[in-house]
Amino acid sequence: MTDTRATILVVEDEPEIRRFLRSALGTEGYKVVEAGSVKRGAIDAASHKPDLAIVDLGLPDGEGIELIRQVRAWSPMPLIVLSARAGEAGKIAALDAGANDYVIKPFGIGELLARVRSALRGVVRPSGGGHTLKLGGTAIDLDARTASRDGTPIHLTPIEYRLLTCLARNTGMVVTQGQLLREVWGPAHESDTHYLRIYAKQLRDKLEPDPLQPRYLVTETGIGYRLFCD
Amino acid sequence: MTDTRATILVVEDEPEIRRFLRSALGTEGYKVVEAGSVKRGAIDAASHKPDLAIVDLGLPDGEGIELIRQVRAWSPMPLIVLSARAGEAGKIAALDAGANDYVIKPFGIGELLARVRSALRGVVRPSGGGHTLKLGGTAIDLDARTASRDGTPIHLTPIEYRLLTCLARNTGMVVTQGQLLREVWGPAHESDTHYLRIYAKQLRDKLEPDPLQPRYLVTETGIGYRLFCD
DNA sequence: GATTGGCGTAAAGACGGCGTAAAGATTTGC
DNA sequence: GCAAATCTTTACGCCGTCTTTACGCCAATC
Repeated sequence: MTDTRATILVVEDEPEIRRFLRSALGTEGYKVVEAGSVKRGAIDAASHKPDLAIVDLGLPDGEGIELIRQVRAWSPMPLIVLSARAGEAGKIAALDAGANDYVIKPFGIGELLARVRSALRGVVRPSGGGHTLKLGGTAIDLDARTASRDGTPIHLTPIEYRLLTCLARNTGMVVTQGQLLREVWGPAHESDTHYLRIYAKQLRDKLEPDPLQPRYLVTETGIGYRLFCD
Repeated sequence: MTDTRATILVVEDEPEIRRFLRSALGTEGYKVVEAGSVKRGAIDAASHKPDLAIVDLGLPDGEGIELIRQVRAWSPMPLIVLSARAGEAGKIAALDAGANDYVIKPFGIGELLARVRSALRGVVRPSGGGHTLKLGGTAIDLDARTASRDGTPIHLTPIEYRLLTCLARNTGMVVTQGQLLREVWGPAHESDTHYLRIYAKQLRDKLEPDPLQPRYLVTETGIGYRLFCD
């Protein structure tokens, strides 16, 4: 599990910091991929499948936190957030969205590298299997972000994916409403439980053989939801 | 899991911070184990096998970093370091010794809890073991929040489940009515003992082989109830 | 042997959570 | 800039769960 040639994705718009990171990470032996926006970051994360990503929160085309949610919907890769904001609320939001660490700018490069090493440690490189679910006639590939039913592809919206992966990570176990809301919509919507009901129905309509009698996406009244698979 | 009673080991010598952490982690639903020294910390980590440990660096009988090395030698559990020192060298040393995160005192409790959630996320809890009860033909998995009788699943309502776990935590021992009422319904209903009779019956109907002659959920007249298991 | 308190049992009512639908607001893609 | 897709908001009916209420039983007490 040596990380000699681990690939790291850097999502940062300020050229100066980008150069700084590229040089520092490069001399440490990492392969560096760079992106300057949320959109590019999402694409590069999917295409390069890096072993770790460093994400700035203040990006030109949106909040980095949105990128975190997107990536978390299909990958468990370590995510380190870089931010100029030291406020606690921002930290909590980023961490609950799926970030593994939160570093405040300005940061010491030594510390950042140590946090990278720490995050990379114990990461099992993509071994290939395991990330496909089978629910009766429907199959879901969490890596490729695709789903199909009896061969014909099904389209899932971003939120539907996030909710599904959040449930799929704990197959067979109850995931509480608070957990789901925090991870999918962020801590601010922790009490908007009606979102869950709406998207649970949408997922059931798309995935369940008989949406009126759910077999795979089961609700635990007063607690949360639970996903079964064959 | 997410969210079913993860155990957290707190290694900290200052009583004030300890109390603070115990209360904060407790209300979040975590089970808390405490230690005040490196030596006790190492022992408790080995014996309780917590899902995560929060370690202070300045301990009376040595550096917390030593404890980190010891634990890392045999366990991949998440380790969060607490420290009053903000120096970069210390951070790097702790992280490279095996820590997953480094939080500087004074810290916001919200941030710490978010970092705990983040570290706990994706941790596969050693299932099996002590978190399943066997009552004759019925099996109860406290982690997955499921119960089954001769293979067929049984549905438990939230209150039924809370009552059951409350009893299961003290298997073989009497739990007083006051305790049960306080933990399940809250302190306001401490004298509504008839609730207990109603839900005791419901549990018996669902779990006991012969509900008319309870073998596992036994009432201790005037005191409370007691749960046996095989 | 009557009485009292604690427990078991049953059933009806109240409440809240859940599913469902549809319209409005926002974002995305062309 | 427009159209489509997606997300959010709002509303309502149903059903499960919880609470309330009532009554029968047993054991202990007097």
